[in-house]
Amino acid sequence: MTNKEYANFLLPNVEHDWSYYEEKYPKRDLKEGAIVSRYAPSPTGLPHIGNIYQSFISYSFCKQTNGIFFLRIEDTDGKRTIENGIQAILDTIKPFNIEFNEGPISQTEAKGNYGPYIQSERKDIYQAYAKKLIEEDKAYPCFYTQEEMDQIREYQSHKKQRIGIYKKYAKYRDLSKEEAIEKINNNEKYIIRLKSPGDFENKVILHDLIKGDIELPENDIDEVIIKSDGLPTYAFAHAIDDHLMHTTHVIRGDEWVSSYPVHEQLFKVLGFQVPKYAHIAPITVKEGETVRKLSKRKDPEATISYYYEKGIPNEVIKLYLATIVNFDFEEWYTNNTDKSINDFNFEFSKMPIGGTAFDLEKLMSISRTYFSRLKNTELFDMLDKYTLEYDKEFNSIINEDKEYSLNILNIERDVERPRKDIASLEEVKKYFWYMYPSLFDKNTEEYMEVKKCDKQIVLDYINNIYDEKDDQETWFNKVKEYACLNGYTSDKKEYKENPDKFIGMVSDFCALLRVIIVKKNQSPNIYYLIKYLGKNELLKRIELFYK
RNA sequence: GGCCUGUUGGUGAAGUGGUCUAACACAUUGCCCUCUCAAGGCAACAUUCAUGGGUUCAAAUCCCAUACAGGCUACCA
Repeated sequence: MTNKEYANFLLPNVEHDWSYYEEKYPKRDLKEGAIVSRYAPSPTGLPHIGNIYQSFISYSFCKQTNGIFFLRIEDTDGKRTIENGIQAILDTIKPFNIEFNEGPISQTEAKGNYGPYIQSERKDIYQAYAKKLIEEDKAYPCFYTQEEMDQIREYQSHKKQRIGIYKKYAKYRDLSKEEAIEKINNNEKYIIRLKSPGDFENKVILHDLIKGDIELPENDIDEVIIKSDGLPTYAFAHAIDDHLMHTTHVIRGDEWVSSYPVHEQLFKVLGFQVPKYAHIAPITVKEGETVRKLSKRKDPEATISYYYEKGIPNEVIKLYLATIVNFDFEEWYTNNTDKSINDFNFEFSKMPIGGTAFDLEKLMSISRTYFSRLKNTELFDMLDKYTLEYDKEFNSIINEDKEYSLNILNIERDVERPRKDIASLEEVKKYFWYMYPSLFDKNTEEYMEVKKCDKQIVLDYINNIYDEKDDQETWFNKVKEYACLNGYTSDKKEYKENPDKFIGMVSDFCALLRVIIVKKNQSPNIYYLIKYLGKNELLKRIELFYK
């Protein structure tokens, strides 16, 4: 029996020869320096911040070099795959404006000439290459049962040896074809293992784009390449897919660093060019003394829905992630307010080597800056969409008089240094509820402590002094003058010397007006509050306050 | 057990042998500005870079050891 016949016997019903695929997926016609990379998740659930981080990084590098960014679904572990997992990935990633040039576009459809992009649909391709290795005597069937494997592992760990199938443990490595055929005819189950040409004493160097050179022992373990279900293991699929899809840069989590020797060996054994590697350190969370990866289950702020519910835009999340990706992004962004994230040139060498702790406070600070830069119309549109989903009552209130709402949102916004108090759409109501009489009437909060004066003084101010046509300066001068005539002073020194002679400072009069209007001692400039609320509403609130 | 990686303030982090009594940002505190708050401006906050040795005229930066933390060590990705 020839090697070719043997390969056919071990992996029957494979339609094409490996060379067919080499022709089918020609080299990509791209400019020098263009990065071809991918986001390659397992469809095991909703992507979270860490997944967005990874895809954002890969996307950015491809985009800025006019390369190709594609999505590949790694579903060779059937047990973990969930229903509609692909759609969940697509639906989560897309709103971040992270776009794939190729890959699945729905649960069932895909675009691009290098597909299929779902590993479970590529079984034939992997087997074609596995047959190539068998023909070349670089792979072999292995007949260990699960129990035998467990015994070997137990023995090795007991003897403090490296765990795996190598040297004397590779019992089936040199089995003759005839013996193997006999076993198979006896119905013995088998998998395909690589006949590793490596030597553990030798070193291989991973030239990692982020972490620098890392020296690792060469792989000498006969790794499984085709599992008993006929599907490939991660390493084998990785080598074949990234070769056939012409990936130039493998950008992935750094938990893969130590399996690099296996991957490199596979590329070489298959006669493929080894791509460049960039291993990303994870986003972490500190839990007491220990550090762990950000987790969907343990950290609510890791899920994307957390931000949707609060009304924190995807753009803000991306801005925060960008500050992690390259430390100098933040400074660049504050100095280039007219530019967008995509204009920044990210570099691998500026990425963090160790893990980065997730900092929600920092993210919120970025969010405040983000909201402060929006135009009132933009904010309104976002708020409209947000409240339609999460606060229908507030949604109808802000839409009752859109012009009015726009005016309110514009208070101290359309200026050189806008206010920075809104960190999320959820907070808008908290900052502006008192500007809507219907919400004010319903509000049951207590008034905050404030120095009071006679009710009549306040009423007279509104009725006789206040003029809605005044600009801010005139308005304040009048307030000052009126207050001073009615028991207040603008002279700090004088007030300190004779505090009993006055009701308070002019600022106390303003504070009183503020509390009457908003119940709290914090709000934007009261000039605008009075102007938009109008005299009548104010008189109403004065009555309420002195009741 | 073996192999790999990391360890700079309350936090993220810059730093690759002298300009480091350590940039920048978030947080905190104080002052100024302001009707108040927010913003903004100014200032304070590590004499020290996990610990211990070594190399050097000189070390956060190079070397060694130790400790701690993380990753990998599957027919999981």
